[in-house]
Amino acid sequence: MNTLSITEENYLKAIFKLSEKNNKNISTNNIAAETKTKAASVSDMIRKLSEKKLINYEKYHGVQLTDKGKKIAIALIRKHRLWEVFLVEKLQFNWDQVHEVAEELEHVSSPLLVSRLDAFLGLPKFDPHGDPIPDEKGRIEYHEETTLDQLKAKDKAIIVGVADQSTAFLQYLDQQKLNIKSKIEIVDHHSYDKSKTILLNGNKVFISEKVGKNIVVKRV
Amino acid sequence: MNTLSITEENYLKAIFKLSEKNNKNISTNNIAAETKTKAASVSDMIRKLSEKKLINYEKYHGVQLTDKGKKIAIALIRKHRLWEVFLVEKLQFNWDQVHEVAEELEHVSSPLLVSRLDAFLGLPKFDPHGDPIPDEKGRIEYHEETTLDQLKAKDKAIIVGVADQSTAFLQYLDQQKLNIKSKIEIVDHHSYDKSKTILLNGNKVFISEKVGKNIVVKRV
DNA sequence: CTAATTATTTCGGCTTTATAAAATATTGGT
DNA sequence: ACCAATATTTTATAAAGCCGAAATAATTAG
Repeated sequence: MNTLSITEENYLKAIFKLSEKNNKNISTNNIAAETKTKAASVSDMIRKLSEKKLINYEKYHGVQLTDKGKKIAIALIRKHRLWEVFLVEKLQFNWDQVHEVAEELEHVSSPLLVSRLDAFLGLPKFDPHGDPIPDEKGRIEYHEETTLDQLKAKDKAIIVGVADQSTAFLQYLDQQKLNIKSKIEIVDHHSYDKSKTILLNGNKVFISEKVGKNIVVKRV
Repeated sequence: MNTLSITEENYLKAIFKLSEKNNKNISTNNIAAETKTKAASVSDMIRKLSEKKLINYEKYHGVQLTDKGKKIAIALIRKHRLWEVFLVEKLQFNWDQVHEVAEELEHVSSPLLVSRLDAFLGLPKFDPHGDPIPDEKGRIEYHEETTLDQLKAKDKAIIVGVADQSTAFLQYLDQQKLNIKSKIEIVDHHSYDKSKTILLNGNKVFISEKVGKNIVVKRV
C-alpha cells in the first residue's frame, strides 16, 4: 500500500536535500537538476507524491515535504549514512568510494536491518564525510563548519575544505598528510603563539595559527 | 549497456534454480511459478533475455541459460548467500529472517563490495541454510544430503529435515533442541551401539542409531 | 505597464514490466 | 491418427518513468 518505488524515494530525498539549503519552497527545475531528470518528469512525479500526501504542492509555486514525506527522506539518509560507515569501517572502502554503493543500499527496506546495523557499528553519530546520522526517531544534529583554529583541546573534527587555495598551502597540507576528510583531534592549544598540536592518524602534528585559520573543519 | 534490471536478474536466478533440479529445458510455466508471474509475462521476458544472449530459447520448447547467463545467475546467488551469512553472523538475524532481505541486497551491484564482504566474513563456504556459496570464479561445491548416522567424528553439518514425521519423533527432537537448521559437529562415534555424541550449540548431545538414521543433514 | 524571458505544466509518445484473453502449438489417451 | 487437454505465444491494455514540444503562468527588464 504505502510502499514506495526507488524512484519515489529518490525524489523525496532530493527534495529534502534541497530543503536543507533553502527553506523556501523547492522549484521544479531545482528538483530536475538534483535528480538528473527533466522538468516534465518532475511535474509528473510531484503530482503523484502530492496525491500520496508526501509533499505539499501548489502549481507553479514549488513543493515542500509534509511530515510524512520528511520522515521517509530522513530514514533514507539515515540508511545511506549508516551504510557508508559500514563500508569504510568494516570493509575498508575509501570515503570517496562509498557514495554510489550507499545509494543502492539505502533502498533496502528492513527496519530490523537498520537497527541491527546501527548497533553493529556502535551507534555512530557521523558518516565518513562528517555528516550527521539521523537517529532512529529522525532527529539530526547539525554541526556547522568552522576553521581549525576555533577548536579547543579534545575537540574532534573532520577536515572538509580549505580557505586558502594557493599551491603553496595545498602542498604543505599534502606533505603533512592533512587531507580532506581526515579525522583530527585537538591535543593542545598553545596560547603563546596560538598554535596547536593535533592528533592525525595517531600522530601528533603541529599547526600554526595561520595554517589553522585556513583549514575548514566540521565538528564531530 | 549490459546492465540488467532487477526483474531480468530475478528471471535468470529463477531459471538457474530450476535448472539445478531439472537438467532439461525449463518451461515457461515453471518459470512463471518460480517468479510468481504469469506465462504471458514469461514469454515476453524470455524473448528479451534470448535477444541478449543470456538464454537459449526455442519457441514452445523451453529455455536454458547460456554460459553468460549462468555466470550472472551464479554471481547473484553468491551475493545472496554472502549477505545471508552477514545477517546471521554479524547482525544476529535468525536463519529464517534473512531470505527476504538478502533478496534485496543481492541486487546491489558493486564487485568491490562483494569481494570485501566475502573477506570480512572470512571467505565462508556455506550460507546459514547449509547451501554452498559460489566462489569468485563461480564454482559451486554441491554437498548432498545424508542422514546423521552416516557422519564421522569431526564432521560438521546442518540439520535440514527428518525421515520420520511421527509426532513422537518430532517431540523428541524439539525437547533435545535438535531443530531444523541447527549446526552440529560429530564428537564421537560409539561402535558398540552405533550411537554418537554430537556438539549442538556448545552442548554435547547423545544420538542413538535410530535417531541418527532419521535426521537428514547436509555436510558443511 | 507591457513585452520579453524564464519556469512550469500539459500533451503525446516511448520503454519496461505485467496481465487477461485469444490464438496457436504440443502432448497424451484412445 | 485424431481429439481433448494442456502449454505457450500473441495481442491488446495498463501503470510507472521518462522526455520533447507546445501551451501557459510567472517574473523581470525597460
